[in-house]
Amino acid sequence: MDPMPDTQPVFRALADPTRRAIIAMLAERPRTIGEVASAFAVTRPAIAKHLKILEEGDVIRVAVKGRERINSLNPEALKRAAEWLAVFDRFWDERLSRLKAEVEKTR
Amino acid sequence: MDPMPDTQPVFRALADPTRRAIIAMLAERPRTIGEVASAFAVTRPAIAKHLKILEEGDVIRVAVKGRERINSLNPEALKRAAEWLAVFDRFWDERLSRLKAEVEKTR
DNA sequence: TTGACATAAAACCTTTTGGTTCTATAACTG
DNA sequence: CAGTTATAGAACCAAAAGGTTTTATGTCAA
Repeated sequence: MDPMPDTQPVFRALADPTRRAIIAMLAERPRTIGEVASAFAVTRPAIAKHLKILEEGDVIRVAVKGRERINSLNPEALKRAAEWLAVFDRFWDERLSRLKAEVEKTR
Repeated sequence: MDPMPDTQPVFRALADPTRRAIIAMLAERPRTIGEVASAFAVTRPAIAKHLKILEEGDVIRVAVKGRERINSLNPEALKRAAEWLAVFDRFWDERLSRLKAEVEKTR
C-alpha cells in the first residue's frame, strides 16, 4: 500500500530532529563525527548512532580517511522522500504539480 | 538548526509505514476508523492510535458524525514536510528548484 | 427499549529509540 | 617510541513506540 516500499529507511532517518539538523549541517559541507558532535549538546556516541542511522538510510555517505570518518550528504536519498510526498502535491498545488511533471519529462 | 521548527509532528507521523499507507488510503477518500482498520492486519485500537498520531501532526482532520469518526487527509501538513525537503532540492535538481521558486512567486 | 455497532479508554507487554558511561583500538605527531 | 586524537564498541538505562486484550460508553435501528 506504501507506493514506494524502500522509503522506510529515509523516513526513519528524517523522523528525529537532531538528525534533520545534522542533514542541514552536512548540506553546507562534509564533516567528521567530531565536528558534527561539537555542534550538539549530546555526547559523541549519541551522534555516532544518529550518523549510522543516516547512513543506513543512505542519507549520508562516509569516507574513511586515516582515523577520520568524513560524512557527506547524499541528496538522492532525500529525493526519494520528496518524491513520495510529491504524489500528494496535486492536493495543494495543481499548478506546481504539472510543472514538475513537465520537468521530469523533458530533462 | 532545524530550518522549520514545527515539522517534528509531521515527520513523526510520516515515520511509520502503516501511517504512510493510511495517508495514501485517505488521499483517495475519507474513511471511518473501522474502514481504515479493515485494510490492515493489526487491531482496531492500533489503527486508532496511528490515526491519533496523524491527527496530532495535523496530517488528518477528524469529523465526528454520530458514532462515527470520519478521517480525511489534510494535505497542507504534508506540504510542510515537502517544503523542508525542498530546501535541499538544489542539490539534485537545480532546474526544478528554479521553476518552483517561479511558481511560488507568481501565483 | 433493547440490542448491535463504532469508537474510547485503560491496562499491560515487548521492542526500539535515544541517550549515557566506560573501555578499546588505530592513526597521526612530536 | 610515547602521547594525543578520532572513532569504535560494549553495556546499560529510561522512555517512547507499537501492539495487544478487556472494559466502557454513546448512538443508531428495529
